[in-house]
Amino acid sequence: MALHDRIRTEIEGQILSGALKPGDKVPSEHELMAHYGCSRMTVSKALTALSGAGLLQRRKRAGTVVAPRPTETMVLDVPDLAVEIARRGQAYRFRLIAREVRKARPEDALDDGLARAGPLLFVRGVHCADDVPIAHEARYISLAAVPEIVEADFTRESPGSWLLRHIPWTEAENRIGAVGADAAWAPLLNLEPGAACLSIERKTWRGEARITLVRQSFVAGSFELVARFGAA
Amino acid sequence: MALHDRIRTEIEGQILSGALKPGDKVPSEHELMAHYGCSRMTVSKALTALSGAGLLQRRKRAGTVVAPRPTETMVLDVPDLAVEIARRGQAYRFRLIAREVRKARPEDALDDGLARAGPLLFVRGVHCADDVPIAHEARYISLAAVPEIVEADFTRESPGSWLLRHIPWTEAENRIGAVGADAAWAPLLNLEPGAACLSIERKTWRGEARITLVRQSFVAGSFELVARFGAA
DNA sequence: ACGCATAATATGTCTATACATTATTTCGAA
DNA sequence: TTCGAAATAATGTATAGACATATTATGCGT
Repeated sequence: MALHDRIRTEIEGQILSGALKPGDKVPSEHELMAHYGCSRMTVSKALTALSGAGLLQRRKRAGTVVAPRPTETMVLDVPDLAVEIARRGQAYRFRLIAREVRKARPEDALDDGLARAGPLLFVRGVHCADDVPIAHEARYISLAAVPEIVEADFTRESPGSWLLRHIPWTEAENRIGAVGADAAWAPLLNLEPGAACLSIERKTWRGEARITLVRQSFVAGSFELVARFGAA
Repeated sequence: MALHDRIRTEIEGQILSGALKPGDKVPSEHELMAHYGCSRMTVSKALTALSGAGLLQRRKRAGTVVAPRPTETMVLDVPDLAVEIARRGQAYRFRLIAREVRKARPEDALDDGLARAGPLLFVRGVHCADDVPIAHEARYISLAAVPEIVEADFTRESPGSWLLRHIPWTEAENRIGAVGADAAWAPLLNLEPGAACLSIERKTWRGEARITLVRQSFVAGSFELVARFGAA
């Protein structure tokens, strides 16, 4: 292991083990280069990496301290639904229910960024695994941001995959919760209204421009999200 | 902005905009130092950062290429429930329902790591905001890993907060899904059995040793998880 | 043609140094 | 005493060079 990796690991270990608590001062670069007998660049690399990972906070002149609440963030895997279903050995299919170009309505409950973006493409459909419905999707796409989407064929490909291939986002936000199945789409998933569903609302941006908002509702037990923290 | 940050941002932009696609070769460090008129350390810093973020893959002699699947991972905020409720201006309270030391039973559906860890402390309780029940929690704690927990008082503090203060974990995994309220605890949350709940199952490790497994079920709408990707 | 040794290439690590930037501390003048 | 300027201590950025290491390309001998 490289020396800067060893330094990084040792300090990380002291933080994770609790030997160094949030707010504690970490030795300065000069003290560490004396301790390890190496140059300043090397210890700096280790400390900068830990700072980037959110474990340390560094301020000029004041020094380096352990960041508060070392970790209330985790890395969340957001699998592509088609890929995830294929990985289970099932056949993925997107069933298009509705598709129309229109303005935002109050009952859509859109955020301002998308509501003011002009005309929207509204798409509703169901994700299926081996023709068993797994999730309902309602999506709003800004035509100003993605004019070429009016040509897309969503009977074979989901809007999500199409967007991913054509215009990658630069920023995204997922809100994850639970919701009872709505009477409007519960029958599409063979559910009683009120049945438990995992709800994911995703907004994406490309620079300043809003691209899309999508609300997906997964039948309980059909889909799980996994978030991890720790050693790879 | 620092030069290495500028280089990093420009290449990142080309990847996110699609100008550079997965598998495409990125100019070598020598080409970039000629292009930007700087030293190799500077471009190396930019490329190493992008490699650490998962956008690039670097191999000696072969060069640097854009990583496949421009990162389907996001950063998930996992707020402490007590802090989150306090932030809403409500009073947090943990109501202890049951607490016992016993061996793992088949119906606990524990993973092998915890089931084989010896005697467990089993705790069940309800998280409340302004005395309104928000979530049910069932937790299993390895007494081998945390013997001093038998002294803890969970009538005032939740087991999660206690653990966080006493023995930080080094590794954790969250599984997030939806579940219908179980008849065993639905009344505690003033729910009908089968009502939609957000389900979070968390396992934590300290090095090789399993510490705890907790299953939390949140009343739909009472709690949301947020995951982000992109600029701050 | 084939396999193997060797050269070339690109990244990985590290040093020693220099100057810039930002807080903090110190100290002097009003 | 208090305010403000200057010294100081820490990190931030960057250079130029050196050697290490992994991988691919080349060419030689059979």
